[in-house]
Amino acid sequence: MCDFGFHENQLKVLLLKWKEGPWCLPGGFVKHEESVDDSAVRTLNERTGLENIYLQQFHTFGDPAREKGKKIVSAKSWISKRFISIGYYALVEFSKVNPQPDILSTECRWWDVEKVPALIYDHKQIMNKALETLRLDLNDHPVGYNLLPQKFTMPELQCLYETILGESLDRRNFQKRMLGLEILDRLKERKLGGAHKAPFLYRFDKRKYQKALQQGLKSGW
Amino acid sequence: MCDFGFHENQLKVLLLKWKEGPWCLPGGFVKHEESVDDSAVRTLNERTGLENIYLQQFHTFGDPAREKGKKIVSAKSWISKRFISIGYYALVEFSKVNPQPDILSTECRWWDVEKVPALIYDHKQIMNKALETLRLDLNDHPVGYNLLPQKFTMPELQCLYETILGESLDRRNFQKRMLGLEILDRLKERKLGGAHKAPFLYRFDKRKYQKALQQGLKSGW
DNA sequence: TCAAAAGTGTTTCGGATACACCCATGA
DNA sequence: TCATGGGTGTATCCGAAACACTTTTGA
Repeated sequence: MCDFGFHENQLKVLLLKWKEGPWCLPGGFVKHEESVDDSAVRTLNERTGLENIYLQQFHTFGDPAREKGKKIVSAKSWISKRFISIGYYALVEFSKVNPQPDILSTECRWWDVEKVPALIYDHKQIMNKALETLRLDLNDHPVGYNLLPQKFTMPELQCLYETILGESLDRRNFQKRMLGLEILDRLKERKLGGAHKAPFLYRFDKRKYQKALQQGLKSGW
Repeated sequence: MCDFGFHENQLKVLLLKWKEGPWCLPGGFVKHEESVDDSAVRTLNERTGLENIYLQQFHTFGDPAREKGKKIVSAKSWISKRFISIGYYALVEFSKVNPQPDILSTECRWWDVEKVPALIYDHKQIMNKALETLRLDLNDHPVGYNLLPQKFTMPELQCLYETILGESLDRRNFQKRMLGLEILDRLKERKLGGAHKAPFLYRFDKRKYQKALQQGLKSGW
């Protein structure tokens, strides 16, 4: 599971630390009577307290060799068995998350995507695949509802896109495209406190946003 | 597993028939020391005799409820347990396939995608998801190497695309785009025996084709 | 000699990109 | 008053889509 958040103009990912061990992506086990999707929702909720989050399955990893070095526990332990990981990524509102370590781990916290430490097994590759999928999904799905606070400015939204894509975008063209999606409401307020001209605040039209999420966007973004 | 073939201008899918039961998508079990990808390759090979096939993982299905009606065997049988299916689709050359039923089934044959019968459990949805993924992959990956004979004409290639996409395309624009990909070699021969002007034969430049498969295509197709 | 299929080139249009000017604010 | 960031409008370009004419072939 790859939980992405956005804070201080940086894309963040939530990592767990094994007791005495390295960092890893959070995970969980699918219960016997539980659907895989439900399991993802449940473990995300246990870890962050959040509900109704955008969760996207992106790939299933099932090479036994990927767990090489798995000698942390004795060979007799159930945990030494072979696992298959079904990768999901989540987009969550950073400020609403209260990271909770699970039973197996001692620490749970956000890391800057650019600065994640060495991860266990193939978790780095899993994270990269999640990022890659997120970037592709950006082509035909709106992003932001789950990553930004309710009210936000156009430059903030642009920064989010630039951070995910890893490239800078033209300010004016970006605004045109975003408004063209017709999923944003411009509020009458402006964001005060900045050092310069006060930018407008926007918020997503939840209904239109959800519709766009499901149907996909006709033209990119 | 969803094996697609192309024959007589129709997209085909390979189905198995349970003993005394309904039709279903072919599948297999992942061995303990085997990677999930290898398992897909192995079962495809056992079923069709083919190697080096384009195989693409598209989604993992894990809702226990999807197997409702699973009362074909006694509740004590291992097969009555809960399964998770990792979906792969394959593109294979129709004429090279010699369909082999597996141990659990009595029949294995091609069906026209438009005319598949009722399938077991959620296999119809799985097939639809495979088709949907194939259509999307068409946007940035070349298709045809594994679905057409070595030598083929431009109208045949176009027909393949039209069949997968379910819409008709402009003959002239299609040719321009295809040649623009620079993965086709035009042969000096023409296809004879037709009732009209003899079309050129083409074949894929295997190296360039593979490169395009891995890197993706810059502009659509 | 005619209908049907195939080969090739030109025009047109729309969305994306590049770009310029004015406004508001705090230092 | 000026540097910085924000709001808006216009020109341009390129690739996709639309489209027309000629050639070949068997009937």
